[in-house]
Amino acid sequence: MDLNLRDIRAFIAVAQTGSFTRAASRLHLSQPALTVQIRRLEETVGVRLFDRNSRNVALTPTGRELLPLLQKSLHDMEHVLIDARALGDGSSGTVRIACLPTFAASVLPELIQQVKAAVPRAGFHVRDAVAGVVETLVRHEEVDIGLTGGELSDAEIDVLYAGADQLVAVLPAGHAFARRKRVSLTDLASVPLVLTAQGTSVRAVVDGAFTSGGCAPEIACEPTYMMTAVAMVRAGLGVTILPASAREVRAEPELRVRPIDHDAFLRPIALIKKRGRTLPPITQTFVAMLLERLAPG
Amino acid sequence: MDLNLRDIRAFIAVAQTGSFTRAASRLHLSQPALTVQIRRLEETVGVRLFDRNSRNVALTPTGRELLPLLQKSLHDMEHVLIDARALGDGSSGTVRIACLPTFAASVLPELIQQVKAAVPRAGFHVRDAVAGVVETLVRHEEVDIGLTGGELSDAEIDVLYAGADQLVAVLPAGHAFARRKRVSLTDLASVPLVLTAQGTSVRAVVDGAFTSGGCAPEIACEPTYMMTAVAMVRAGLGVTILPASAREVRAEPELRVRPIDHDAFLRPIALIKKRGRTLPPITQTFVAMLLERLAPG
DNA sequence: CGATCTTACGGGATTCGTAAACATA
DNA sequence: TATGTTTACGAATCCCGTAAGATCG
Repeated sequence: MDLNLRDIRAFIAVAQTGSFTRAASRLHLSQPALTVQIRRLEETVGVRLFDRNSRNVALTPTGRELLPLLQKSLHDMEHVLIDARALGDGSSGTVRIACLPTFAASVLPELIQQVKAAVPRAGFHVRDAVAGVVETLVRHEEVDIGLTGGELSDAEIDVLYAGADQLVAVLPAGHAFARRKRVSLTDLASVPLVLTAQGTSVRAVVDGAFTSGGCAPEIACEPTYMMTAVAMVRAGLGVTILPASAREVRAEPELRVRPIDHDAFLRPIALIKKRGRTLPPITQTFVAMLLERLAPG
Repeated sequence: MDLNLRDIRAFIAVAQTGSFTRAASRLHLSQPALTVQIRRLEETVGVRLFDRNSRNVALTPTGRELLPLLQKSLHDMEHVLIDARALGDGSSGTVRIACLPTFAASVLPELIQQVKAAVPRAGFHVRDAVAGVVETLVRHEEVDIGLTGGELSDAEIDVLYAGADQLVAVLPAGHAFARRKRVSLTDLASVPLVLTAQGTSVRAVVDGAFTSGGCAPEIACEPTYMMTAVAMVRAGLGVTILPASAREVRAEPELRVRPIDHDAFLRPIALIKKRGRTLPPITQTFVAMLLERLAPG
């Protein structure tokens, strides 16, 4: 009673070749086996599909009517299978990722280009969000992986990679710190600072470092976006503290970047996924290439 | 390597119920068998479709992407099967028939109404043509059955029914013959006749009858269409000879119909199909109902 | 009589169900 | 521990190929 794709393929082959023998050889099948398949199909459908004698094979009117319908159905089905196989071997698919704006503007675009060059049919769905939101998106499975900051140990989250991003001081070319190789915590406590808003992972690290160091920063400005912070620094409003990878400070001739001489100025970063969830093959290769960048070798 | 509809149904059932056990009972299958089906499907596609542990079953991103595609393909395929079954049991389909204009305007419309009442989803493809063309259409399989006139014995044609149509004289109410019950061959030879054109089956019979009777008709007019012949008769141009079933003469108060007292004035009619061709089930029931009318009992 | 479809039958692969093992909340 | 999935295995079924039979041109 169950319709079988093989029987449909047999029907189409016989209809196209007009012969059981030729169709059988096309299907790499013995001719009697083909007879049985056609008969079975005719029985399940309850209608004679071919008028045949030992000399000629011809579609019945019903068969002629059914042929294009079955051809289309079979074609669609096979196309879905091809699509599915492409998803399965990672030659197509969509990488769904949430990441911090810093990465969304720095490593991620370059990596996407790299992946697209290797896998032309790869698609991307990128969300940029602050650390807490990234984690939520992963937990709710709105994305498959997240590149986020902050330490997290959650039973529902797998950490595929944990590392840290060096924080650096960003200052105008004419600033007093520009003549030094490095700056210290007390240096930073002595000048006005432009710090990103509460709730960002960078701000959490900076606040923690000052607290444990026993001193308080002088906050000149609390912008939400890094781009704003950079503009404020360029305008001489103060010094800001950003991840070394921040795209915003590159190719800015009026700015200087100096490492901070303090162990606490490391922003932890993590590549995460939901525990127990299989990543799509395309995403697995994406992760592999991302890890190659984050931790080469 | 062959995609199986059963596995697709299994995939959809598990995706919808979120449980192997519930899906198995819906599919009337043991639960282990379902596990095997899903694993087989995952192997043929080459991708994990469900993330599952002993407690939870959830679609992978790839599975979620594939689900609607496979649902649609399966639905289409099953719909085609339903259509095919409907064709197979005669509850739908198209009756392709060619017939003489006489029948196309008389028995056929009534029969079509009758069949449509019995089989609402029946469709019709009707060609009206003179006898020779009807036979050609059947031979070329442009129609499945033909209702035609004339005797034919052809190896390629099966005669499903053979009968004859009485020919009658049609004349104006004021004509001299109107006072008689019947007319004879010599009567017809004595008055101007309106005869349908050469090539029609009626004309062939009339010509044959006059020839064998040893007399010649006086032809006043040779219209192609019966409707024209009737109009000519109504105008007093002469008497015409038509099949008794001709629709054109019914409900014409100014005309009279008289039987012709001569055995040769019978037009043979035949219901034919191409030899070796199976008729669609809907057409078989149509034929049965037609025969019931042509030869009741 | 020759080419082609159909039927018959034995072997092999597929698939099912039962039972036991395994895993996780 | 209890629920639910996976593994193992024997039995039934399905399906193919070979060989013999039937049929039409």
